[in-house]
Amino acid sequence: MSAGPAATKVLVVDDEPQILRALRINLAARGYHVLTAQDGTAALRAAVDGRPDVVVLDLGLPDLDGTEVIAGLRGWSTVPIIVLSARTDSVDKVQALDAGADDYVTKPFGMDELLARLRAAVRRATTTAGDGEEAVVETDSFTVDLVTKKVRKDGVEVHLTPTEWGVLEVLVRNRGRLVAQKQLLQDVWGPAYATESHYLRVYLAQLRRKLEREPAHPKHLLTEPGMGYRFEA
Amino acid sequence: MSAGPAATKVLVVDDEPQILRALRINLAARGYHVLTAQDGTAALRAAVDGRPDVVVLDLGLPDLDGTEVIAGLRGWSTVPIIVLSARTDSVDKVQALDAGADDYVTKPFGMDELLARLRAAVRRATTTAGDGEEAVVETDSFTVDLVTKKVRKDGVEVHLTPTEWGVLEVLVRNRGRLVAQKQLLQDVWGPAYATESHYLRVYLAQLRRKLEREPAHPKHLLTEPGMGYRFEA
DNA sequence: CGTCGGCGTAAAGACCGCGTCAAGGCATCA
DNA sequence: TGATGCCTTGACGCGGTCTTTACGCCGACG
Repeated sequence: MSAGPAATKVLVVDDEPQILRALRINLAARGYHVLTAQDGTAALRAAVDGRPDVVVLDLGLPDLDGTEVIAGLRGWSTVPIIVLSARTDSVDKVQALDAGADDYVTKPFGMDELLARLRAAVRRATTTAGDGEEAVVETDSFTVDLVTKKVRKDGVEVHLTPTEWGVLEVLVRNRGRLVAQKQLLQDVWGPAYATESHYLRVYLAQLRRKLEREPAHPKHLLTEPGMGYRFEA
Repeated sequence: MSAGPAATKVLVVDDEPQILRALRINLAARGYHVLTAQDGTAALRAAVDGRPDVVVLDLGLPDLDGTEVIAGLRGWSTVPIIVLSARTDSVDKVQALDAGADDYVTKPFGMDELLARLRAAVRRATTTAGDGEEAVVETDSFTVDLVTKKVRKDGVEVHLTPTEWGVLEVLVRNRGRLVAQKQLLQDVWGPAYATESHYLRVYLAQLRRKLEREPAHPKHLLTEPGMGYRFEA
């Protein structure tokens, strides 16, 4: 930002104290600023409060499932997530990666390898930066809060169904950009629905009816015929 | 119009034919568009020509060292690179990752794990796409934004149909270079339309009418008679 | 000088995609 | 069991887009 290069902030989540300790020492010795958490809820809280640049997440936490933690983070953040796990089963890896993790390292792991993967993740995140990420997006007729998943129109809260929210969220996360129908369908309904473009017509109509001032002449939820949809603030 | 150009392009680099074949079959079966190369120099050339969305790179190529290939790519591209290697030594992993690779998978690997890591890499690249400035191409009369898919002429937005945009996008991505009619037709309409060169005349005329100052004397969307078309900034 | 192939322009009809309304399943919950 | 909310599916009109045809122009070539 402005005042000089701050240290990279790493959030380490693990329920085993000795691993937590080993990671903290190693990371601190290399100049990282280290946050720690011992369970999933604490991890999510620490992520909100501390805004880490990268998360090292052990699976098998006592309170939450690993994919839940990933989903909780991905709901509002694109911070790189490196998963640690003792489980070598490829099913676990696929689940974690598809839930939104960036990398998956199996225990026992070499510290230098983890550090290299961490450097790679941070490098990627900063070089591709452009993080115009704001958690709450406003237009002249409604506002969308990506963290609390709430939508207000003229100040009063509007209830959206899960699918309506899913569509809106993808569009708002890509604000300004054209989102292809296929991508929208795959992100909201899953890979098998890539051609069900009729769903989009129905749900875009509903969203416009709930959010736009003139649903027949939308100013924010725009159609690009034959290509996809676009959200404009 | 056929299904063609929306698929993710993967460049697979490996000197072992059977691995190359296995990857190509698996990736193609999942809808990826696959390019292949068997050595480092071919890989770099293929990356320039084909503009893949992700690269799967085997180390231990006959001609170039793995890190050289990575460096050759990183010199001009931020495309995600997933390294394959038979070597489990952590020193190799650290070298490759620090050279600019995004992920490192040791052989033998599970195909579903590789595919998951590939999905993760592509997802990251598309969601964090902060290339912003680089993706805007300007001329003295109009600008093309390849990320948001918007075109402006003298500041005001111009609406393009999907086919118009398809043609323009191919030309702009190959700016300065001659694009053969056949290539243009195949990229936009699909392989079956390679000889329908009349379409190009119609759509180039429309694009010029929408974008050029003097559509009869184009300065940016140029015809190379008998060969193809070229976009010049 | 005439012909021919490639290119640019214009226009018209067929076709497809979009928006809209509404009805039918299918869960959940009282 | 009935009520409610949500997702899915169908039908239909309309407007925009693609395709196709027709024609004039120009340079190459015989």
